[in-house]
Amino acid sequence: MNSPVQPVKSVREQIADQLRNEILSDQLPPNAPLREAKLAERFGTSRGPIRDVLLQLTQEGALVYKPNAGVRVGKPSSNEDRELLISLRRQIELRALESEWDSLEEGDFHALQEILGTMERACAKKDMAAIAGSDMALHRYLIRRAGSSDLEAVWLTIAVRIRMTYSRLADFSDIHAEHATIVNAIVARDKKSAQAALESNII
Amino acid sequence: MNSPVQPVKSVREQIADQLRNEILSDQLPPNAPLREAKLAERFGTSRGPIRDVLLQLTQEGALVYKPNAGVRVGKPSSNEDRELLISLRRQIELRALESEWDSLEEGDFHALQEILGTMERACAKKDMAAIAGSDMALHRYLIRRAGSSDLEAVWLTIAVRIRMTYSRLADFSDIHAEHATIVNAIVARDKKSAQAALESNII
DNA sequence: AGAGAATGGATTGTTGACAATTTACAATCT
DNA sequence: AGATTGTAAATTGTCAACAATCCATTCTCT
Repeated sequence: MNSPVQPVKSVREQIADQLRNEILSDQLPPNAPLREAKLAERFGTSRGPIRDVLLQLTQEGALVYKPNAGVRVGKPSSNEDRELLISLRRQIELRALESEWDSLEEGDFHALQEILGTMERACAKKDMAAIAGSDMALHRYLIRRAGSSDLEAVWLTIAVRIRMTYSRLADFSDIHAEHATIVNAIVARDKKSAQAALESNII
Repeated sequence: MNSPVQPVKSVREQIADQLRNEILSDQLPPNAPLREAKLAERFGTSRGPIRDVLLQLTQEGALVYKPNAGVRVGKPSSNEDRELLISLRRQIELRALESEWDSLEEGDFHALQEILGTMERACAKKDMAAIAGSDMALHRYLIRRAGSSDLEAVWLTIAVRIRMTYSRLADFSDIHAEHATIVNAIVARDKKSAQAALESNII
């Protein structure tokens, strides 16, 4: 009766998602300091919950923490690390797709297309934070669908550290197109194509 | 002039290390609840810093969090996940060893043997938490020495989720012996042996 | 003028009190 | 009896005030 993905998000989670999207979409550039008081005011809460979020994002790899000096937006991982991290991320996503493949059903197709629609609208509006968010949401859905919270958490921290850059794509609609290729292959039950599309999207 | 590893740990870090060791060594069994007030009293602080630590350990994968109901010790990852996680962990540690191999020097050998000594004493005293701590410390040194905080963080969350079990070893001294094999091979500059010893230790 | 020590402002770290929520137990109804 | 609702205790979530720390600037001394 209840949907497979959690429908309700806590306030802290919403703040974390918002900030993560802004970092991943480069709206908050590397090295930019994040002040607790400023964020507390912006999100209408006290510093307590903000601290929780900043600590979480620090562990995810989006922020770097310096004792008594707060957090700053972290730099993307080095090129040497990046290569390995991309390889690890591919292994996780391909494993997830493989393990869930036979149990994917209509509801999943619909959910994926739903996310794709959100991404398309975000691309049209050039809303970078929303684009990054829907990008993460799509991949995350596939991981979460496989049913392992451990893999999901490991995947997230890797994905955040890779800091996928969108500059390799000519324009925004390509972002949507690439992901549509993945979803279409999944809906068409074409496993090989889905794997190939997924793999070539992770870079 | 300054040592490669940070010599001073914050209070929060010490609490986190202590709790993590107790969880990894099964002194805190899976599903055991951790109460903020109890821990605050135990470590002589208020609930604030404790919350930070619990949130951190949750993200590392040692604890599971339920809104408004606190945290419990998490269960080790499932067998299917475990296989993949072990593979990922090996890739990270082997990569780290490879990249740092040529720059390892006397100071590193000494530091590793120091950790080994701590482990030996912990084994003699059958202090499981200290054993788990020195086990992590040894591997962590090799990762950190490679100089990538990104890989270190990803490695940590994987290692915690694997929840290395010591039951495969006949007795405590075997734990020390296995790690001594790794360190000895490194000190002897025998790369192939070091890789093999490291790989067979991660299981 | 330059190096180093004081100083003031800004920011994080910690604490205790209070509000909101969950959980377990008891009472009630069908 | 079984299920459901109500209630109280325990626990987490939030907040604002205060303490500790850092950082940039100024001041002092050589």
